[in-house]
Parts: sequence; C-alpha cells; structure tokens
Amino acid sequence: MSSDSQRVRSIDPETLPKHFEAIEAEKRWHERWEAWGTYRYDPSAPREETFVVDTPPPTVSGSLHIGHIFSYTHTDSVVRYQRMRGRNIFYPMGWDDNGVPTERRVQNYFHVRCDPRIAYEPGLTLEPASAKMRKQRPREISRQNFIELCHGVTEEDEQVFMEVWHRTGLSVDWTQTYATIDDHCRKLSQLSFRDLYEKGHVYNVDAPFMWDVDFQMALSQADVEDRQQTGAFHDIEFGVDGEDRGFAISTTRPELLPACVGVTAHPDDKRYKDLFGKNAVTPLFGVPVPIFPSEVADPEKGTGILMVCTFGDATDVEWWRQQDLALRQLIGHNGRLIPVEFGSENFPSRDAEAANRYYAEIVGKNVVQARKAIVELLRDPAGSATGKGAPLLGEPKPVEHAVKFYEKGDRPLEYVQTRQWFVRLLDKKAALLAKGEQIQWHPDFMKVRYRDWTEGLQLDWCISRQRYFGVPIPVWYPLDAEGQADYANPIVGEREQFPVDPMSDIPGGYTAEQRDQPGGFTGESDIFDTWFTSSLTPQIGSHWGLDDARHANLFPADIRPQSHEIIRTWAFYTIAKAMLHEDQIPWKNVLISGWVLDPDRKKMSKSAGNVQTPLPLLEQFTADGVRYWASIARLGTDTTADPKIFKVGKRLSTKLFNAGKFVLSQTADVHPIANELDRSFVAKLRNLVERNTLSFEDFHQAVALKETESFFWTHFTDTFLELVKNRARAEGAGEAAGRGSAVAALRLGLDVLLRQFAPFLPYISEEVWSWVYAEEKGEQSIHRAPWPDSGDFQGIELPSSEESFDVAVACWTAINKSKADAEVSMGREALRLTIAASPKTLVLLEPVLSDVLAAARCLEHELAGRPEMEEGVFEILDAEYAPKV
RNA sequence: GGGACGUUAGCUCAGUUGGUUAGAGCGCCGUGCUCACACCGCGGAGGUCGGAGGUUCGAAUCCUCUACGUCCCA
Repeated sequence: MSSDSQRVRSIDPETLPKHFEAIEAEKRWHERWEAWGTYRYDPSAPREETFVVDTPPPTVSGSLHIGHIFSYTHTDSVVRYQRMRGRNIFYPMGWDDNGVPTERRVQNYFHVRCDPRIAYEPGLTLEPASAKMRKQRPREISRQNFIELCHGVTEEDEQVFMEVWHRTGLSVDWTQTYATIDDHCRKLSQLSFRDLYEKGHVYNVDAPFMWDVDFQMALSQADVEDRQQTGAFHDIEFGVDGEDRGFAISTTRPELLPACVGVTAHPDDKRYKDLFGKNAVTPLFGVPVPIFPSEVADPEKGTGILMVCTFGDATDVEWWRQQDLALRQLIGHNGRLIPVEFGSENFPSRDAEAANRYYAEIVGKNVVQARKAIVELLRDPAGSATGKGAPLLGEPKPVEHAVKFYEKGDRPLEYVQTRQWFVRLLDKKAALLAKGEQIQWHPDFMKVRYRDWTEGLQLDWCISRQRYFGVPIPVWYPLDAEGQADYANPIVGEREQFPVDPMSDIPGGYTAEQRDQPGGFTGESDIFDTWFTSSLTPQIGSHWGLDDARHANLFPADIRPQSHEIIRTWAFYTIAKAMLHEDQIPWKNVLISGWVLDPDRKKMSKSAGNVQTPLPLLEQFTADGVRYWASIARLGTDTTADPKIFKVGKRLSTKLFNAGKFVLSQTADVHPIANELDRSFVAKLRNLVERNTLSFEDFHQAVALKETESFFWTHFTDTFLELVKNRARAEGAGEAAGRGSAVAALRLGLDVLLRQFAPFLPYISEEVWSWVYAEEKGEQSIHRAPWPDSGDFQGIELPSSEESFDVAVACWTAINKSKADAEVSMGREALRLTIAASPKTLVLLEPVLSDVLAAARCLEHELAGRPEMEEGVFEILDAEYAPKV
C-alpha cells in the first residue's frame, strides 16, 4: 500500500437516518428540483436534441384517483430516461377546465343555473351552497357571472391536482403550463377555427341533429354511446287512404305518432308491396302520409312495416331527406312535446278537431309521460283509422334494443332541427387512416381502435355547443333589414382580435349600437366542443401560428400518452387537426396506458364509486412505492390496484436505501476492478445496461424495471454484495488490491443500478445519489446524470470466464443449502467440508473460491473432481460445523 | 353481428423469434436476529399454461374450433 494512494469518497453510516424518511424526502427533493431547474425546457436547443411530450391535460373537475398517477407515471419514466440520454425535455402540464364537467360542478357547488338573459352583476361572490339553500330553486345568474364562478372553481381544483403531481414526482416543467380556457388556448382555438374556415373545412347548417334534452345541446358522434334498454314494440293499426283496409306498424316510440310523416317497408315484402305509392292514415290524428319502399326496412323486425317520424332516430332522418318528407318536429329542446295545431298547413288531418283533442292529452309532457298517455289513447276504438276497433293491437311486446345516449346524459337522445357548426371529415377518411398508419402505436394493436372508429365515422364533427364555459366560436352574423341573420356569410373574427367573445366584442366595421338591430349584426352565442380545443394540445405547447421558430422545435411531438377510451376523441381529433392545418401527424408515438381496476377487476371510476384517492396511498407506500406499481405494468394493460405490489415497491426503495448505505460506507484505496469475481459481475451489469437501453427505446420500460429489479436482488444484494463483503473490509498487507477492486465494483454496481432505477424511483435514487455520487461525478441531480452506457465500463477488463460469477453463486448456495439441511445457521463456521463438482467446474471455481469460502465462513476445504456431475452444479460432502455458541 | 385483448402456482403477473425437468414477487411451510437492511436473509412445497383438435422431431408459444372475461366498432 503506497502512502500517497487516494481513498475513495465514503460516508459515515452513523450520519444517515436509520430509515428512509420518504415523506420528508419527497418534499425536500421537489423543492430542490424546482430551485435547481432540473426539469426546465431549454428553448435554445435544436429539435433533434429535444424530446417533446404532448401531456394529457387532466379534467380538473373530475375525481382524482390512482389511475391518474398510473398513466402519468408511465410518461414520466419515459421522460426521465430521455432526459438522462441528454435530451432537452419539453414536458408541459395542462389543465382541462373548459366544458361540461366544470359547469356541472359549479351548478352543484353553488346551486346556481346560468341564464344568459340575466344582466351581469359585477363583483358577485357566492358561498358553497348550504343544505337549506339546496332545498330551494337554484339561483339564476348571468352568463358572465357563471363563467367567473367556473374560473374560481377550476383554480382551486388545479391546486389539488398540482399537489398530487408534485408528490408523485412528475418531472414536468412547471413553467410550461396552460389551461384550456386561458387566453392562450382560446386564441389558439379560434386561430384553428379561422384556419379551417379559410381552408373551407367548416360550415354551418340548420338540420336535424343529435340533441341531449337535459343539457339542451347538440352532440357529436364521439359524445354518443349505445346503451341496451328495455323498450316495447307497439303494434298500431294504420288505415289506407280511400280504402277500407288497414295494416299494423310496429314501433317502440308510439308517442311520435303525431310526428309521423311516412310509412315504409322492404320493397320485396309481399305483404305490403301493393301499398307502395298510396297514402296511409294515422290513427288518432288522421294524418295522411306516403307509403314508400326502402331496402333498409327489416321484414323480420316487428310487423315488417314501420312509421317514419321526425325524428325517431338516424334512419328517420335519412328517409326524411331521401323522400323529401314533411317536417313535423314534435320534441322541443327541453324534451317535451311542443304545441302544434292539427288542421294547419304542416299538420293536415282528416279530423282536425279529434286530432287536436287527442294531442291536448299529451302536449307538454316529456317522452316517457307522453308514451304512457298515448298508449291509453290508442286503446280507444274511436281513434281508429279504419273503424275496426282500438288502434293498439294486442299488448306492447318488451324488446331489448340499443338506444343512443349522450355519454354524460341520463335520457335518450332526440333528433332536433337546429343550426350547428361542423368540421367536414367524412370526405377525408382515407387521408385520416393514412395518418394513423404513420404514427407508432404502443402497444401496436391499439391502432385498430383508431382504424375502426375512423372507418365507422358517419357524421361530420359537430363543434358547436350550447354552453357557457368554453371557447366562444369567433363569428358574428350580419342582420338584414328584417333582422334575419345571414348564416351563409358569417363574419369570422380576425387573427389579431383573438381571443374574442362575439357576445361582447364587436366585428370590424360595426358599432356596439348595431348589435341585434336590423341591418346590424348578432354574435354567435355557442361555444366550441371542448375537443375542438383539446385537439390542439401539441399546437398549444408549440405556439402554432404565434411563434414559428418555437413551433418548428416542438411539433410534431415525440410522444402522446393517453388512455384507450379516448382514442376516438382526443387522439382522433388531434390527428384530424394536425392534418387539416398542416398536413402533418401531431406526434410520432402514442403511448396507451390501460385502466386501473379495483380488486374486483372493475374499472375504477367515480360513477362506479370504487375510486381510490392517491394521497393516502402515497402516504402509506411512498411515491416511489406507488410509482413502482404503475411502472411495472406494461403499456395498454389494465392493472389491478393491488396493495401487495405497492408494498413490493416500497420494499425495493427501502432495500436501495440500505444497500446504498452499506456500499457507500465501505472504504478503500482507489484501485482498478481487477478481481475475477468483480469483473464477472461487471460483465453481467454491462449486459443489463444494454438490454435495458433497448427496452426503453422500444417503450418497453416495464421490462427494464423488472430486469433492473431482478438484477438488483439476485445479482447484487443477495449475492455479489455478500460474496465480496469480507474482501471489501479485509485489513492487512497484500489485501489492498483485492479490497480496492471489491469496493470499486460495489460502487460501480450501485451507481449504475441507481441510474437505471432513477426513471422509476426518482426519490430514493436521488437520495442515495446525493450522498457521494453527486459530488464525485459533478452531477448535482441523478436525473441529469447520463444514462449508463459503455463509457461506464471503459478500462475494465473482461473476466477470464463469463461464468465465474454464476459458479461462485452456485457453490455458495450449495454450502448454504447444506447448512440449511443440517439445521445450522448461515452464520456458523464450517470447520471443514468437501466441494464436489465436475473437474471443469472446479477449474472455473478456482479464481473465485476464496470469496466463496469467506462468505460461507469455511475454514478448511477439499475439492473433489467428479466427471459424472453436470457442469456448474456443486455438492457439499462431509461438512463439519463449529459448535453453536 | 364484426373485431381486439386476456385466460399460466392460492393471489398479482413475466414468459422475446416454438427447443432441455414452465419463472418471479406476494402468500404458505421450515429456519436463522451473520456488525446495510426483521421494511431482512436462507431453504422448501405448490402449476396436466381455460378446453378440444391440428401442424411439428418438439407447442404456454403457430393454425382451427370452442368456453369464459373485459373492451372497441356496428
């Protein structure tokens, strides 16, 4: 040992706490990372060095549960890996606050309703509604006051989310945040509209469209879902105009009888063939309607002939268009039957007086009430269209059928004639499908969902919503001398004006006094579908249309993380927007996280009432423990929230703390890694790094975690560490080289393993890193340290045999087993024993034997060559152990 | 009705291009408080890989059919 040799930097374990204080550490590290700017985006770096994340903006008014941590952790581990690879990370956070969830929350929280006709009340502040207030009618407030309340509530909700994200350790750049309702997003959203308008991709039209009668707003195809419902076929007898006969139609919606505008059956249906071209007469209301053939009519369903109403469903709309039928809109915006006058031009009747008498029984009722009432009326023989008894034939026959609902709604959709804005997509299916193919989907099969949805698209995208808290559609309409709006020639806001609110701002060339005056203008009161804004998240981050240089650096993004149920909305619309605006794909990779299931394997959701809130779990299992559970799940796989797995993660982090403490408290003179066992361990480690790097590049980061974890336990703490423990502490002359090699290998092992754990377990890895490595390596945070690569192993000679490590472990395990079989504790010394193995295996054992004997506490030994034994297998014979003390 | 994914030890899950007696963790049984760690170690038991058929020298893995579960689309 030379006196001028350098000692390795080590720690005094006494200065460290006995246990890892995770809660305190999480707070401490979050503050330091923020202070250091560890996760800041550098706008000066070129695109090829930048890694861009299109972060999902969480709906802040939704319930926060463990599923949020699950999917965001997936993203964070990818991001942390890329950062360690030297990439400049753009990882923003958005808040999705505009739209229905926030409006609902405000309505409930303050017990208010928005009435746009009411005047603004400046400075209005409200307390959360008391139980007493809730018994009264909701307070009605102005549109502007309602919007202000929404802003207030979302700010509070954002704080709750932020706290959880900080605690989870997301490496988001918190200086890059946005809210989908803020000025920037409203501006981007309106710029998007303007661009689509200029390109001819948007239009408005007054037509029957899907309508939710509770929210009283139009919907897009993506907002709608099928639900299986029990209905009933009602067979109702119609008359034939000018003839003595009748026929029975089947319908599940008898309440729409007054809205009947036609009758149809399959052209080949012999039963009804001779009716085509004639008029039918409806019972009760005596309305003559044309009978026409249609391929779409199913002869097997009900009686095979059916009534066409305005409107029962989408097929009714089709027939109405094709056959140019009358429009008899019956269902009002609120879902109740509106007053109509039979005998008037649009509602002809053979007996208007009777028709109006019957209709008086159902007018003003909602659909369910009206159905009940009309069924009773149909039992009245006087209402017959043929004079042959009650129009209702037999009793209603129950049937299970799919009914369309707004996904957030409670009552079936109606088709109501309204004016709405649309984005034209149906003519671009092929191009949209091609864009989907250019994007890498992880897992790949998730692409099928995008394809299915795109191929099945039947309607253009309805983007106007009759709501308040959202991005206004930036248009006004000129009013003619009669005060009629000219919808064909809207005045679209100018780029410089955005964000603009047509309800308060004035279009160019007009004065405020001309609002809603003949010859003046009127502002569009509708807002955008929230997806119209959310579909721009990559452009919101890149400042598309506002900062070309930044946009070029940040678009398209590298990854879009999201869950699979919103492929048809968020992913689809984002792809559509990128294509319509710039003929681009919005991102190169989509990472799909699965759902979190409760222990009964049900999806965790607020409506199911099985949500687990994150904070208690973070308290109990630590952020690293919870992150472990999330990270070990492969992309796209639904995963059970299993406390057992959280526990495994927490245990892993504790073990890292202890192993780190042990390794870094070893001290020795600086010496190269030269010992055979050490070199053999390093070779294994090097192999691990290579495999993990490939896994991360393929977005198989769960595999990398599993491999690292397994290596850490199996090859590091349970074996290598135990085998070199004695040598790492050996005193005396001639021991320095072996000791130095052992300590160096332990420190390299810990260093490289810590860095491979860092993307998954940011807190414990940073904690251990800070003890020695931060200063030694000149990287204050492990999260800015380089991902391990071949450079970490430079200058370390390869082992003489790749098998040395495994042979040493096998021999040591055999001795342990012999102790266990003899019911002797592992700590007991072996006075002597014989190690039997094949001669070849004994040759491999030779260079690592001293470490094995020391670890096994073996004083004397003999080797016995057994040619008949399998390679790599050991047997312990004639063991004699020291007496128990 | 069309499609996707899943079905492997009591539980939660790995099993890459088909290749020797199918793996891990938890749990269980036995055992040891050896100076980093009882938030630990060591040893052990436990599965005809949903079912049937086929291809192959060889199938958890490929093909066909089928059952069950979850989801997507209609």
